Amino acid sequence: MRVPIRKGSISMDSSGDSSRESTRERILRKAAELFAERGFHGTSVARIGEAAEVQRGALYYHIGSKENLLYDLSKRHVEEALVRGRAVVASDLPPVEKMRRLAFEHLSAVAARRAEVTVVMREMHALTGDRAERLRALRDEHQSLFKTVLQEGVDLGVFREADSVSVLGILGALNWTYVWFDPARGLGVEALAERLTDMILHGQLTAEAASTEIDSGKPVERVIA
Amino acid sequence: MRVPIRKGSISMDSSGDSSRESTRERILRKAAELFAERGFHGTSVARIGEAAEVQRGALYYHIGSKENLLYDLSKRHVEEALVRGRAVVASDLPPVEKMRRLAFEHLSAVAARRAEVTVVMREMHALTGDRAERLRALRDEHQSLFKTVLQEGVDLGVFREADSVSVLGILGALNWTYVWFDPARGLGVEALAERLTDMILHGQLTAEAASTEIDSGKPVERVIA
DNA sequence: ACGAGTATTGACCGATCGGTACAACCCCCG
DNA sequence: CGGGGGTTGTACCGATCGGTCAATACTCGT
Repeated sequence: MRVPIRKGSISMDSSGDSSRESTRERILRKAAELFAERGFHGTSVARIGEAAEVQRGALYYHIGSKENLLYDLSKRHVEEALVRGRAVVASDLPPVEKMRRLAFEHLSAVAARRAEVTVVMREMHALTGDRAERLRALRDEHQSLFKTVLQEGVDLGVFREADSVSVLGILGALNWTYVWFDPARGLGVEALAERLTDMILHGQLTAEAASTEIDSGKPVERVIA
Repeated sequence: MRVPIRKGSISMDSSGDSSRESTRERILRKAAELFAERGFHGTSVARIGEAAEVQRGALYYHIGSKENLLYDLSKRHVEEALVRGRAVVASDLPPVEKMRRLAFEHLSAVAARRAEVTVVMREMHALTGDRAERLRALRDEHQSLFKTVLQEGVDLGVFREADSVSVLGILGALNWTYVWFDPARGLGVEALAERLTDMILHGQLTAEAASTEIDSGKPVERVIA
């Protein structure tokens, strides 16, 4: 298979004077929208070309293959999230604040790049072989950031646990926002990040209910009801 | 379009002496597995027939159309979850306990019917028209159960909030388990339901950290670090 | 002006897609 | 025994699928 030279790389979309996005950029963007809307297998390359206003031949010149398009698309997005997340973890903020920032970054991505987020969450499993492995590795690395922050908190005595259940529970609450979060109505990115972080940190119990239950198994109900 | 008589309905899989599953049952089961594995659009009806050991003609006699197969499959699963959830909410248990049971039902479904859960979470958007609307309505009704329980807790002074952010945050943590929960290794259904409920109720902060932060904005870090 | 990449075109490929038509089957009730 | 409903196999349909190719246009620095 001949692979044409593609300039895939993260964060080089603004090369000085770029006022017009490149053809490749446009293809990635439109493909993300279509994949998010109709799924990877539910979207034909013909339709992608149509949306990006490129003929099929030219399309393949840029993307190599349909699966490669999905891969490039997803990889770029996850890598950016990873870079931003790493910066948060590397900062000298206290763990609680790091968690807040991680949530904020997450919500920002959902708000600004809804299509890409949806594709990564929902269509990643359509990748095969090396591409699937590589993307999974990136995702795992991103998830491990949460574990790191959690562990920092445990070491400082602020957080209760840093096992994978905690990590995945938190990630679930955050990831799921791609399904329902609408930044245009209801809470904005900052406010929602604040609320979700608050939920994650404090849980659902009121102060009184929590103080009666904490460190005592589970007799909450007996006290209240 | 002629619609053959299909006996779709919930919870009638054990009709007294049923030791062998019906052809339709087998098709639904195999289709769920394939849809979960390769996605709705990524699975051909030919392959479904192959897996269910039924030729295409016979297959279409039972399912009507491919999309209808996805619909029947999903509907049945969501309806069962709804019935079980309603029973929990209708019980006279206290809110905290209801929440625990809802989580347990959820995890049980993920453990016992992984394929169906995955399909509902990931492929529901492949439905169109009436079928999409009807399934969405069922799902919304199921989600509203959580809101009900949360509100009961707020009324009793046990829970802090019952808005949609709380509901969707909790649902996110629970729903996301379909991605990572493996009942065969690590925690079992009961233990995981316990842990997740605990997370949802208490959050991540330790008792000390929480008591210094609750009702005081967000100066936690200043106290600890 | 020219030649070397870079980018694009449109026709074409075999394979597979979801769906249909219909004859033949099986099996139970009369 | 016979017939009829529920069920199945086979052959077939037009449309679309992802992907390829050689020829052509564009756009530079020299």
